[in-house]
Parts: sequence; C-alpha cells; structure tokens
Amino acid sequence: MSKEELKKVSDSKTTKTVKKGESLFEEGDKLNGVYCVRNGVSKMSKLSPNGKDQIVKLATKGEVMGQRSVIAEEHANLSAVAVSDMEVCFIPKESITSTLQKNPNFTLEVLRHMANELREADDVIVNMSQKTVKQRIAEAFLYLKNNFGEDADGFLALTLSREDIANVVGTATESAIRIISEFKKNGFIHTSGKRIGIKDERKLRDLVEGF
Amino acid sequence: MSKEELKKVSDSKTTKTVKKGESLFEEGDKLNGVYCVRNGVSKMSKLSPNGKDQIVKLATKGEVMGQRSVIAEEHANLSAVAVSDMEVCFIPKESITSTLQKNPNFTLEVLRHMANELREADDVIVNMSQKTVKQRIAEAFLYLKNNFGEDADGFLALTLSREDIANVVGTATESAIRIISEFKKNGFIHTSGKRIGIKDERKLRDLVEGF
DNA sequence: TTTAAAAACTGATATTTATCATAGTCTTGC
DNA sequence: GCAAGACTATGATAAATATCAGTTTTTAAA
Repeated sequence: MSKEELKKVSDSKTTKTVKKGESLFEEGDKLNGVYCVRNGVSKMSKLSPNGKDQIVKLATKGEVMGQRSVIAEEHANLSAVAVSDMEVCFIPKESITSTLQKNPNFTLEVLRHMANELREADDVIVNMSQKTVKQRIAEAFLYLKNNFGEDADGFLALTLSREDIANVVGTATESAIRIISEFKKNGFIHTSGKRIGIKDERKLRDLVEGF
Repeated sequence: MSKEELKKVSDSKTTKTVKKGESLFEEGDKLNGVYCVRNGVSKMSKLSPNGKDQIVKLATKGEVMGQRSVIAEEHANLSAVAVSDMEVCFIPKESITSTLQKNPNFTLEVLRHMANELREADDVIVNMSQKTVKQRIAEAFLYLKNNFGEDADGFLALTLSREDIANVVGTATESAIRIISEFKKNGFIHTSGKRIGIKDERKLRDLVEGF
C-alpha cells in the first residue's frame, strides 16, 4: 500500500469500544464498512434453523471482520458479537472498494488472505464432519491455548462460556459440560469456575489424533 | 481481461480427458497450475485422520480447481477425483500469477469469486454441525437436482455411489443407505440400482427446514 | 456368458449425543 | 449483603449414529 493510500485509510478510520456481549453486526445486516480488531475477541456465528448458534470463527487482534460481505457486495452472512471487551476500528466500505480499484497489490494481498481463510474453512468442515465431539472439544482447547495463550495462573487467557464452547464445536451445552467434566476427571485439564487450564497437552493431542 | 491476455491464457491451455475414478491431483501435491472443468464432475475431498474421506465440494463445468492453492502458494489441501468422465483444461501457474500481477480487474474478479466460495464454506460448516444426517442427505439430493438436473427418466443426472453420498454429508455409508431406504419407503424418492430420483421435493424441503 | 469383485443392502448391537429435569453455584445490580 | 437470574453441573432417558457381520444385487472384466 502506498503512503497516501495508507493515510487515506487511516484518516477514514474511527475507533470504537465494544463491551463483552455487545454485537458489532448481525447476520443479514447491510454493512457499510469493515471492522478491524485492535483488542479483544469477537465470535462470528450463524443461527441455524433449529435455533442454535454455530460459531464459525473467533476474530482477534489484527483480524478484519465483514470484509467478505463488503467484497462480495452481500449482506452479512454471520453475526459478530464480542466475547470480551473490545476495541475495534471501522473502515468505511468506500475506502475499501476504492483501494481495491486503485491498488492491485492490496487486492492481491487480500486475495491471498482470503485463500487462507478458505483453506481454514475447508479444514473446519472436515473436522466437524469427521471428528467426535470429544475430539473437537480437545482441539478447541488446544486452539485457544495456541491463539490466545494462558494467563499467569495457567488458565486459558480467553474464557468462553460453556455455551460458547458448545457452539464452537457444534454440540449441546450439556454435552460439552459433560466432556469438560470428564477431561477434568482424566487430568487433561483443571478448572476454576468457568476458567479452564490445560494440564496435559499431550493427552489432548493424542485424543484429537484418535487414540 | 484484455484480448491479448485472454489469448495468452488460451494459448497456454491444454485440454485433457479424465476418466471416472481417476485423480487430477492429491492432497499435498504441489500444483503447477489450475484445472478448469469443461465437462463432467469432480469431487474435492480430504482424508480425515480416521481414514474417511470428506467431500468438501463438487466441481462442475465452468469451475476452477486448484486456484486456492496456487494463489496461496501452498500444496493442495484437497484431492480432486473425477466422479464422472471429464474434460478439463490445464492452465499453468505462471499464466495465472502473471495475469494476477498485470490485470487488476482479473484479480478483483477472482477475489469476488473466492469471497463467494468462503460464504458457501461457512454455510457448509453450519449445516454439518447443526443438522441431522437425515437433513443433510435430503439437502444433498436437492442440491444435486438444482445443480446437475435430472435425466429423461426423472433420475438425478449426477449419480454418486452410496459411499460418495455418505462422504458428502459426513456419515457412515451404512447410515446413508439406511436413510435412503427410509426416504424411498416414505415416498420422498425412488431408486433404480444406484440411481436416485426425487419424487416429493416439498417433503424433502420440509425435512431440511426441520419438520 | 460367466464369474469374480465391488457395491448395495439389512439386521443386531454398541456407542455417541441430545433432551429433559433438576439441583447447585456463581454473579451482579440494588 | 442479598436476592434474582444466569450459568454450571449431573442424572435419567431417549434418540441418533456407528460398527460389525453377513446377504443380495450390480457391475465389469475375462
């Protein structure tokens, strides 16, 4: 991106604070821009006909939300709700589309990025359809550790509600809770209230691989 | 795309015939180009750790396979195997990358296309994790009818093996067969050998919506 | 055409997961 | 500090799905 373009985008940016639980946009909304995450985490989910919310992706610092819809010129396909307090900046649609028109390198960059998102999505499809709930939950914990780290007490830095965990792996909340209890009993994890810490990463990894 | 570019791509194209069951490329292969489908259908699938193949996408006439990997400069994430006799043309990687460099409109076009693929993938994730096997099979039949049509005898024009159907919806082959038998008993479909015809689209649709 | 292999099918059973009911435990706002 | 509501937890049971074992049908090659 050239300097003047960077400046233009930067100028059109507005920063905004979003509290945990608040929504950035809803499935079906017409987005007039994209949100980039400066801090905190947002879940991107879609309501299924049976009334359950499937979390498709967790967006964190440095990630952009809504760009797919803006590029495809469609209404939002997913909802974005903060799972922790957030700071986001908003970039208006016009700013994006004009840069896409004028800066081929930027477009190529976005294209490469989207190619990666697509691979990730394909992998999620395979995981969802071929792994057991137990494996998916183990995988989710490893993912949370790798992507958000641990706090000083050895708990996962990002604490999700049991319901959110269930919605990430696509299962009933009670089933998720049961498996969490089982993991705890087996010594794979330890918990304190809703917080979860990984105790035996190796065992979790084995479980994911099918042992 | 300008005329000379179109010509260049056209010149570098080679047409190839692929028989049903033959593979175009395998997961992990380094692709030195993309394949566009002129005729026939290919399944794009990925092997899961438990040894089952998950079909992520069916590519048909006009669709391009391998572009994601070429753009991301990664090895193939999926395998492509013909499910019917095919005619494909091959476009070498260099031809793609150079056009991406030189023709911003082409890049933007590809980007928009990939944005759509990403939405489709997100929708598949939601379907896979929130719908029952019965619903997913019903949906698959409707999809096959919409995308490939029916033959003169009222059967789905694209005939997949029971195993492939199972691998599309992510279930065991026996489970898929059982549900197909049930649909037949209920009068939703009729079959002849491995061929399947839709008899009551409305009922299938209701089932997908959750009735 | 025959025949061997592959695919489709069915039954019995085990396993996984969802659902419903209920009880305990944290928050959080007043 | 405490009451109300939300979240977590657990048991009992039902429903969905997988697995294994075998039979029948279809396909395709010799």
